[in-house]
Amino acid sequence: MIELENASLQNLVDFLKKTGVKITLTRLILLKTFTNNPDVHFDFNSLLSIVRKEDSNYGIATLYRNLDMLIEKNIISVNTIDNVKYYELITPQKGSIHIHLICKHCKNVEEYSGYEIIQFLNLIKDKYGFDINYGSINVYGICKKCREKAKE
Amino acid sequence: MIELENASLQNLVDFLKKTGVKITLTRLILLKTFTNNPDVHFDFNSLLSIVRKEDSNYGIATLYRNLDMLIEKNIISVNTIDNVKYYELITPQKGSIHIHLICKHCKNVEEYSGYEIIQFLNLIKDKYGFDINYGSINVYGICKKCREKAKE
DNA sequence: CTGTTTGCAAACCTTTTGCAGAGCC
DNA sequence: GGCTCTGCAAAAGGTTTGCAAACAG
Repeated sequence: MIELENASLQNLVDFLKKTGVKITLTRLILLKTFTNNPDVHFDFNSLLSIVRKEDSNYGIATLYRNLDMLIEKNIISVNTIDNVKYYELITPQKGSIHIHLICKHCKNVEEYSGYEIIQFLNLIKDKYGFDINYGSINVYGICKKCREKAKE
Repeated sequence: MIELENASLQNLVDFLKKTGVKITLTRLILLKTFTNNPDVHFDFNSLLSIVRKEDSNYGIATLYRNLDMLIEKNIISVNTIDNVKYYELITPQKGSIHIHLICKHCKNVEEYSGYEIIQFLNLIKDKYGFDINYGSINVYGICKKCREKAKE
């Protein structure tokens, strides 16, 4: 699992410095975007427009490169839903693993994390000797609301 | 869950006909590729070279279009691992949900399905009232072999 | 016979790369 | 001061689209 106890901006900055990454303006802006929104998963264009509010010259290539770096460092994760990539902060609170319940009908994505997932993954770990670092669970189906609407 | 009891070629053909899809040569070749390899997940280029062994003019656009159609009909699923899309047959045996254990080190992908997953998902279903149709569970980490090698 | 499907090539969109200049430590 | 990081523009990939011909039912 991730080495960080706390995904606060300061911790992340310290962690990156320790591993030899230079803390530049573009990287600070990006880190701030994630730590201010620990439960949001952003697609690329949303991220771009957010970071450009703070630095209107923020380049596309730079954003891609910084995202890759954060993924490499296990600070954020990517998850592809319906052909769109979503980036989000990995936090110990979320156990670095959580479920996305994706409603095929209303396209809404609910996030859920809880001890059942940890339990379940420990089972997999024990059975397969697989040392889990990060996981993404995407479940496609129909959500409660849509099912109830369909009955009417 | 999927309406088909059995993902045999004949059943799939009948199912598609019923829903108004014309059974063409390119579609038969693609269906055969999946039903002959129910446990394989193919990337696009592997699929293309396989189907072109039977029809050397099989077009790229046609393959994309046919894959989209099969996804739409819930016959196959896509799963993105490390930026590559993998297509595979959905079978009731697999419970339409299984786990991919992806080793970051050797890049090997182990597939695993079992009652624990069904159990786990039923839990989610009950707790959230979410009607599950298809799910993909990707777990990134280090596999047993690589961990043992690292110790040496 | 009619509407759908196909292959081709061009268009598209997302992501990556090369490079000269700017910035961190 | 040295080496990394950045923005730009061009290139590269992967996927989609428009069209005329071929084909399924």
